[in-house]
Amino acid sequence: MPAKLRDVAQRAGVSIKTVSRVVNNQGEISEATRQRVLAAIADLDYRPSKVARALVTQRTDTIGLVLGDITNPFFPEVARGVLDAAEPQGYNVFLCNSDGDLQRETRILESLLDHGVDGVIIFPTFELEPALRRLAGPDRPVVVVNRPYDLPNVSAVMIHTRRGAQLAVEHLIRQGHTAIAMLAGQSHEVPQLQRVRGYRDALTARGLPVRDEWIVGGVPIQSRGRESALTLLSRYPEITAIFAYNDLLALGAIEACHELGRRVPADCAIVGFDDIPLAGAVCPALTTVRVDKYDLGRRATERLFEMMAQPEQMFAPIWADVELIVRASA
Amino acid sequence: MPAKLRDVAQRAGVSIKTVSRVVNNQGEISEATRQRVLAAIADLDYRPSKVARALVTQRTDTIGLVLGDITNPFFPEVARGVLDAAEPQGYNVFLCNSDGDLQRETRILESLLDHGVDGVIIFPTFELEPALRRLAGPDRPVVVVNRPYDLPNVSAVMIHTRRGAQLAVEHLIRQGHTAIAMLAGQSHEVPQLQRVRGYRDALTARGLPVRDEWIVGGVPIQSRGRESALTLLSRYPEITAIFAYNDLLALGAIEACHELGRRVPADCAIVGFDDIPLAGAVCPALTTVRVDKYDLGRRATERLFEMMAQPEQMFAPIWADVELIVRASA
DNA sequence: CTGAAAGCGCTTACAG
DNA sequence: CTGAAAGCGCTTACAG
Repeated sequence: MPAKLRDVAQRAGVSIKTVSRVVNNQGEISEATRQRVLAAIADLDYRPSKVARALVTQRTDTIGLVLGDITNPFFPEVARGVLDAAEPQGYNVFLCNSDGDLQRETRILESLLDHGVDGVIIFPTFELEPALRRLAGPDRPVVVVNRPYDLPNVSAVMIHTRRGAQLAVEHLIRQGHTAIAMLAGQSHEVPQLQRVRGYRDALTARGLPVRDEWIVGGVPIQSRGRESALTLLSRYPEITAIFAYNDLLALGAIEACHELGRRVPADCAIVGFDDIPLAGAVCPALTTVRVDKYDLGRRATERLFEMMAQPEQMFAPIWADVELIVRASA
Repeated sequence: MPAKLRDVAQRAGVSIKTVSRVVNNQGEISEATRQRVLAAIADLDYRPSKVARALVTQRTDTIGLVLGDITNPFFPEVARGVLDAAEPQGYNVFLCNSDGDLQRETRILESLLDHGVDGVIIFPTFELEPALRRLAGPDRPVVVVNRPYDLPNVSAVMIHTRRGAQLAVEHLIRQGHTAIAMLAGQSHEVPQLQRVRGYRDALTARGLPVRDEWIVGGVPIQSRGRESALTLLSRYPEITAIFAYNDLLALGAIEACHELGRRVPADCAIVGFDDIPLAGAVCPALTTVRVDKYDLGRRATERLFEMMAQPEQMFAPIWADVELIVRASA
C-alpha cells in the first residue's frame, strides 16, 4: 500500500493541506514545518497520485500522439522528438496508430478524450474538423501536421512539401531529364496535392509539358511503388526519371528498374521524399528530399505547450523546411 | 463542458447509480429504464471520465512500454505489436525511451507509477530488481524482455539469442570459414552474454579455437561497428568472417570492408542479428538472424493481460524463436 | 429493480 | 503561517 497524503500528514503532525502545499511548492510555509513534512515524505516514500490530482485539476500530464503507423520509417524519429520535448515538462505520451483508417482515427481520439489528455499531436489522414471541434478546447489544444484548420485551440505544423517536390524535379531537369514521371501517393490528401503542385511547378517553369497519365497514384508503400513503376515504364519506355511521393515508393521504383534491366540512375533516375534511414543505405543510395523528422516532432510538441500556456492566443502555422539530399539514384 | 453522470441521471430521471449500472453493464435493470438512460447518454453525448473511474477502481486502462530508443529499427515493430494487442482491450500505451540510461530508466518507472499504469512491458538495460520490487504488484504486473527475474508479478519474454548466435556462426563455418571474429555489443548484458555463448558453442562444436582478442565489444550502433571492424581487420588480416551482435554493427562492418577494399562476402563474410528492415535493403543484403519483433510485442502484451487476470499465478517465461535468414553478405 | 451514502486521494477557495 | 470543509466524477458496499 503506497503512502497517501494523509499518512504523511499524520507522521509530520500537520494537516493534509500543509503537505499538499509543500508538495506543490505553493504558499508560505515555515521552514521548520517544511523540513518535517519533507522528512515524512522521504520516510514513507510518498509519491502523489497523479490520478487523484487529475480529477480535481483536470490535468493529466499526458498528451496523445496520433500517427499513421510507427513502423513507417518516417515516424520513429518524429515520435522521438515528441517524447524528448514532452519529458522535461513531466508529460507522458500515449502513442496511437491510426493506420490511415477513419474508424480507428475517430476511436483513438475518443479514447484520448476519455483519458483526459491535456493535448494532442496528430498526423491526420482524413478530414478532422468534426472530431477537432469535440476534442480541442482551451484546456486541450491540438497540433495538426500538414493540414491548416482555422479553429480555436488548433494549430498547424506544415512541411514545405511543395517546395520539396519542386527541388526534386528541378534537380532531375538539371540532370537533363525531360521525361519525368511521378508516383503520386494517395489522392486528395493535402501533402499529396502539394507534391503534385511542386512537380507541375517545376516542369512548367522550364517549359516542359505535364502529362497526366505519367502521374500515378496509390498507397505509398514499397510494393505499390514497384507495381506502379513497372506499369509506367512498360507503357511509356521514354520515361527517364521518376519523382516519388516518398522514399518507400522510390525504393519500389528502384526494384522495378532492376527487374526491367534498367540501371539507376543511368537509364532511369529516381528521387524520393522524406529521407528515411533506409534511403542512405540502399543501392543505389537514394537521392531524396529530407524532412527533419525529429525537429518536426519536437517543434510540434513545443507549440502544444505554448498553446497550453496561452489558451486564448492564435498561433500561426510552423513551417518545417526541406532540403534536397543528392546521392546516387539521381 | 462535457456531460457528467449527474447530468445524464437528471435527464433520464434516475439516480446516478442507475446510469453507472447501464454504462458498466452490471446488475439487473429494467429494459425501459435502460432505454431511457441510453437515450439520455446519446442526447448528451456522455462519455464516462476514465480519470474519475480510475480514482475509485485503481485501474487506469493504461500500460507503459519502456524501451531503449524507438528510432532503433528493432523497436517500431515491437511497439506496433504491443499497441495492436493493447487496443482491443481498451488500453492505451505510454511510450518511454530509456536510452539505456539508468537514471532515465528509473525516472520513467517512477513516472509510470505516479500515473498509475496497470502494467509495464520493459526492455531493460540495467539490473532492475529494486525498481521492480516497488513497481510490480498484483495490481500492476510487469513483463521483462530478455531477463529472467524470480519475482512475484514479474514474468519474462526471452529471445532464443544463444541459439540464434549459434545458427549464425554455424552458417559461416559451413561456408568454409575458420577465422570468424565477433562484434560483441556491450558487455555484461544478458543478451550480449548469450550471443557470445552461442558464438563459442558453434566454434568449439566444430573444433575451432576461440580467440578472445577477436571478440570486440562496444555500443551496438553502426559507427561503432565500422570502427571496430576497421581495427579488427587491420590488426588480424586473416579474419574472413564477422558475426555481429546486431544488424547495425553488421552494417558498420560492411562499411569498413568497403573502405578497406574487402569485398563482402568474397573477402569477408558478415552475419548480423535482428533482421531490421534495413537488412534486406542494403548491398550486399545482410544475412542475419531474424527475431519476429511484432510477435514479440504482441505476446509480451498478451502475457501482461494474462497476469492481470490471474494475479496470483506464476508464469513461465515465453520463448521467442529465431531464424537464420540467408541473403548475400554471407 | 433502484437509490442514498461514503469514499477513491487529492486541490481549491475560504477562514482564522 | 496553518486548517476544516467541500468537491473533482465516478464506483462500492449496503439497504430497501
